[in-house]
Amino acid sequence: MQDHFVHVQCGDCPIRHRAVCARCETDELAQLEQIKYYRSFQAGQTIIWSGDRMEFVGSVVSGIASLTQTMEDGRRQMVGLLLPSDFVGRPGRSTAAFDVTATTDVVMCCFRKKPFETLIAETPHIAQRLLEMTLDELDAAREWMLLLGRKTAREKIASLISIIARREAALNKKKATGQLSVDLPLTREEMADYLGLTLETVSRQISALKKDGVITLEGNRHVSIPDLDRLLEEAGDDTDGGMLV
Amino acid sequence: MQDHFVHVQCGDCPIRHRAVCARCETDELAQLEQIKYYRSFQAGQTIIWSGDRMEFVGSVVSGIASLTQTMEDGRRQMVGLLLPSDFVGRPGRSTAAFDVTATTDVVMCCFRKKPFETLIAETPHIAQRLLEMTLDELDAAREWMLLLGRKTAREKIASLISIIARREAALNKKKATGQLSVDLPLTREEMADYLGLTLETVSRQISALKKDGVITLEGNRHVSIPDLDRLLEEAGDDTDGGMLV
DNA sequence: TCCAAAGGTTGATCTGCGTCAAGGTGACAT
DNA sequence: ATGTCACCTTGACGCAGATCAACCTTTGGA
Repeated sequence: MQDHFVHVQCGDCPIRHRAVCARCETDELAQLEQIKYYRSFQAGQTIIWSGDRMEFVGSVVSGIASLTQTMEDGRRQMVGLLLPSDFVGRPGRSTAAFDVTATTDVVMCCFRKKPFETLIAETPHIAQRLLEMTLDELDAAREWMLLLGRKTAREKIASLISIIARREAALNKKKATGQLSVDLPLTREEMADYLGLTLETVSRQISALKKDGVITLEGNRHVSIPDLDRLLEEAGDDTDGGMLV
Repeated sequence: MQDHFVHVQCGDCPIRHRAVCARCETDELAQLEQIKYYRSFQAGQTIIWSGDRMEFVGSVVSGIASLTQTMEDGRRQMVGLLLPSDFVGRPGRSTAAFDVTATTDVVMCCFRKKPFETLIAETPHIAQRLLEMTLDELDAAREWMLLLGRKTAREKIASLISIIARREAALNKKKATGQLSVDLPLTREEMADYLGLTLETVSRQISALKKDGVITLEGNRHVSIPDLDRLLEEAGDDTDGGMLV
């Protein structure tokens, strides 16, 4: 039953959307095509402000966006990291609950909300697929809560690197090609917002992991991982499978 | 469209399940009735272990259960608090990702997983309703992440009290009956696990809020709130609406 | 009636991370 | 070449909350 819902190519999108059903592909795709459009955002640009009216839902085609919350005094916490193929927005709610910001240049494939809602009401498979994706995100959020509530700064950094490595591997379908390495798509400050730390602590802990031979750095952003097991041990992860979003 | 999905009474359950559709009530309810059964758990008993095979999904009828994660060295983080009418389990996954524990005595109304999955595949409204509930939970998890990552101990305690007050109010449909008061359904240690603190810090901060007149205590567990706005200010909440789960 | 266990409070001390501050590096425009 | 800006690193210091420890209260069982 689950295999029924697979990724399908959406017209001229460079990616495969995840919310459509393979069997019913032609019909649904035709309808999706009619209501979709593209929007581009520059790095740093805000895609949606918390509290704003959301007139669309959509998925990230390229680039990286982040969901953040900010308190009045300026304290910020990232609560979601959106990579290509991730879905944004929620059917059945008219205003956004969080800020969505383009971390790098971003292209999104959008669907106007009304027609999309009609579509999911008429096409049960899409609702089911969305449910599945949302449950995955919820699990990831809960792993993240363990990280925020109980892990040390060093463990947080090691976790972040292994999360990004895992997601990148999943996206590129690479099998361990000898030396494992990752490009961090975030500034130190953004990592700090992700991890509930300050940017100084992030910088210090990355230096410490480097000094201890857990990682090596080329430039500020490119990380090589000589021993993945060692990194996972530093991350304090037992549940190896989680944290996919 | 949304109003279409309302709570309906499920046979002899004392509560209204939230995952069924009013219009189609008779059909779907008949099917739900056929596959449901009840289970009781004592306070402290584990309902499901993380990694275990889950043979059912269901909702809490009475009592309080919690979702927790534990690291090998014993550090624990609560990642979900299940009050009556909350849903447990996920269609499309065979093993549990987190420990589910009965915090008080708990009665659950369960559905065997296979028939339930068949049911949601055939009854689109249930999938849509589950999607809506899951999105609410995701929003709540993200509010919780802000709490864990950026709030001070004092703000965390104030937030917890206001969250419980709000949920209790929502459940009982009470309008501000003069003096607002709440029973904390958790021990100090459980609150600590919820908030990413130690039980000593929880105890100290509750004492501090009491000393400063933000709350008053009767016994260890019963809290009165003389001024809700004051409490919300202490909690650092701007987004007054969130944190419903 | 007394004991034990669970839950809670409070004090003293320690420490990981935040805060403040100074300086380094590379990209880019003028 | 030089200034500027964004980003990063490192050091010194302080503090919020963890840790360790003592003691209180309530409950229930022998």
